[in-house]
Amino acid sequence: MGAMDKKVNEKSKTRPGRVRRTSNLENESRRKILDVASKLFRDKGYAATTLRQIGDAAGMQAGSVYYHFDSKEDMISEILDLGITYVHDEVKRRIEEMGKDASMRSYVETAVEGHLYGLLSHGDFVSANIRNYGQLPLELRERNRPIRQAYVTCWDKLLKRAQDAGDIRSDMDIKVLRLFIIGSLNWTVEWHDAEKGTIDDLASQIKMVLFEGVGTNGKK
Amino acid sequence: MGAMDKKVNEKSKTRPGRVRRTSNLENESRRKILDVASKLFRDKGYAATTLRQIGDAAGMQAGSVYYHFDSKEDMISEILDLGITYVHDEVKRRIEEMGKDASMRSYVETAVEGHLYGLLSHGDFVSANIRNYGQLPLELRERNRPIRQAYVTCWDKLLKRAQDAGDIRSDMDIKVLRLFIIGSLNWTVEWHDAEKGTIDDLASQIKMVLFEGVGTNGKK
DNA sequence: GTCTATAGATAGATAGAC
DNA sequence: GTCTATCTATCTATAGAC
Repeated sequence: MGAMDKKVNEKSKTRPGRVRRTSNLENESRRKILDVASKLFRDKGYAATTLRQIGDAAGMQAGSVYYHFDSKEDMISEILDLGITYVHDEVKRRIEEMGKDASMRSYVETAVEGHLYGLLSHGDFVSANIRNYGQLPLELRERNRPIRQAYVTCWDKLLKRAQDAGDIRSDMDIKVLRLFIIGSLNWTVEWHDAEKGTIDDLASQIKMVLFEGVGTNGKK
Repeated sequence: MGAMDKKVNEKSKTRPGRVRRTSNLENESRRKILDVASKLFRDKGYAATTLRQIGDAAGMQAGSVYYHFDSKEDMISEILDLGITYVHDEVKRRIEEMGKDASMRSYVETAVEGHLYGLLSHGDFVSANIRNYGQLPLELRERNRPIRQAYVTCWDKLLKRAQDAGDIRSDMDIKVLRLFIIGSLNWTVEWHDAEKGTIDDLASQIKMVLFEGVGTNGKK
């Protein structure tokens, strides 16, 4: 094949013992391939990563990878989906654990923590998504879109409720705010160094800037 | 060649009428190539963009591009440098125009405006840099590093002075703040739609969030 | 389930005509 | 300064042995 803007692989082979389009995370080799591929996609990009490199890193030959995946496109597609799912699940779980009577502001703060935690500690699935999504062919972006959209909607609902409750200033456009928050959190994958600071420290600095701003207004 | 992590092109041909490693922006074809290539690199990524696509978009054959550039790597290298230079110049120019007696906060605000303006209206050089830099081979990142570093230093100096002057809260780490600001500004290339809002509007919303925060503290 | 071997397509780059 | 033609390397993917 070669160039990635050519028409997409149409075939849909059925191989023994495989379930298609379901992430058999129990399968060890398959999981290993996803792990090393997401790291390579994150570090070098989808197009620059070869199946030989993926095979090498997974401890097998390039051809063997095709026992587990029908195509390179199917691999990135699954990685894109897993990335968003990790973050979304992390955010949902943390918010549900808070119960019903927390303040809207604290829900938003928890969502920030959850996003950051999912992003920076759940392997390379999330960052592979962030770094590659915008440059992938339309067909691949569209496959990932429903899962992305669900996550975006989760944030928009949360921010809207916080604004209605008076915890977010009313002259702020929610869509711009959501893009701003997720954007500034996502950018941390470009520079956060786990050796130099914990995720919790980073989260509290970002929450502070987000709600209080960096200005002093003559106070300090 | 093919894979981009192979060793870098060593040759240094000299062709008539060419100045090497200097951006002859007067040269029309050369400029056209840089324009279309930066757009392709931005949209599809460096590795996924072929010289045939660049040639097509520039109205010439792939082979002809090599009259103007020695390699694909030299092209992206020049584009990376031009991208940072655009933004840095825009920021410097705006700050210099303000004169000496403005407040430190207003200098920072002007820097935000300049960065955003350079980013969103100066062609695709800046966004090609933002989207590709982190995934390029080390050798290419190192070539671009001095120019990046100069820009980063410019921000760090500015933020430090603003903090010393009492315009930025003292418990804020300047390096984290700089990464946060540039990160959230850079992320706008992923979503800002010039049709739906002016850069000035976007800049004022971001300045507001940055200095005042989105919280209400019971006020509104 | 992984291997070897290879098919077929396409990449970056070069040579020489014009 | 651009074209055509082409070299060589490498890519994704497949086939069949084990």
